[in-house]
Amino acid sequence: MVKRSDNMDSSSECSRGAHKRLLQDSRSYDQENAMKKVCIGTRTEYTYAPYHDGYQWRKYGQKMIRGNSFPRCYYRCTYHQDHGCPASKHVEQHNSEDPPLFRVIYTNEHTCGTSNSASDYMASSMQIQQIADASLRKAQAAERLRKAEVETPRLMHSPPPRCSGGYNMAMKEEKDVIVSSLLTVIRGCHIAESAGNNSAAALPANRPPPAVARSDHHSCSYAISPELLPASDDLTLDFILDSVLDPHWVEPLDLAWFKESTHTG
DNA sequence: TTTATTTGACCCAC
DNA sequence: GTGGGTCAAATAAA
Repeated sequence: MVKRSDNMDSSSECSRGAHKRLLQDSRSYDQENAMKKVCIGTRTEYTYAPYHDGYQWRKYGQKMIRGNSFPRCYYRCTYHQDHGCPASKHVEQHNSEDPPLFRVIYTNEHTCGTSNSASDYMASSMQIQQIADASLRKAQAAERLRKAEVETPRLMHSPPPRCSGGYNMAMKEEKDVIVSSLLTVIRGCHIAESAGNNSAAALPANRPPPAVARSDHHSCSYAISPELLPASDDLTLDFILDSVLDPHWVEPLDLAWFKESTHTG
């Protein structure tokens, strides 16, 4: 048996300590972000697709965490042994919605160099597909709710459904998720596309480049999983599709199905 | 047969 | 003592 301390460098020890503190203290997202800034090599992401991030992972453990309804799964880079890649991640379900949101804690950067833009595209595409499926289901459920509300005779004694407020909330959440996902994926495409041209200008000024574009593995990096961004109230899905999902972005990711289904659905 | 996953036990920090 | 992280044998899947 290899003693754990043999495989731990100082940064991972730091990360471990950070995780413990992170979990023992308040679990607010802001505090986790604050921790990310302090502790190098660790980052936390919230995603609907924790298992497709462009890298290959091997599960080495699973554990129920106190105060959490869902188990935490422990993954290490598949090339941990072959290439000594120190990257690892913990995945835990964050809520029980459909689809469930996952919290993914990444520790250490990959040194195996097995990720490529193609797999990132695939990861992004799958991620969007999952989110879109969920959005579709959500929208359909809301639509059914609305139809039931219209069709149900008012003389019936059933209580009124949680109608317009809940429906609007659902639409708002849906927009937030779609906007966040698309922006995140588009950033990923843009970065991957411009990587060969040595173009850091493609990135938003206030964000560091993603993991695939960085050589500095000691710095915190951002992968292409979505962060939840608030969509403006007057933003419609048609706006998103017409202005953002132009062929320049849709074709490389083969997202025509998404554009189609959203337009026709 | 090889590779991946599961799961109980162990280690260690707090 | 408790809880999170990891190990490694057992098991399942390809």
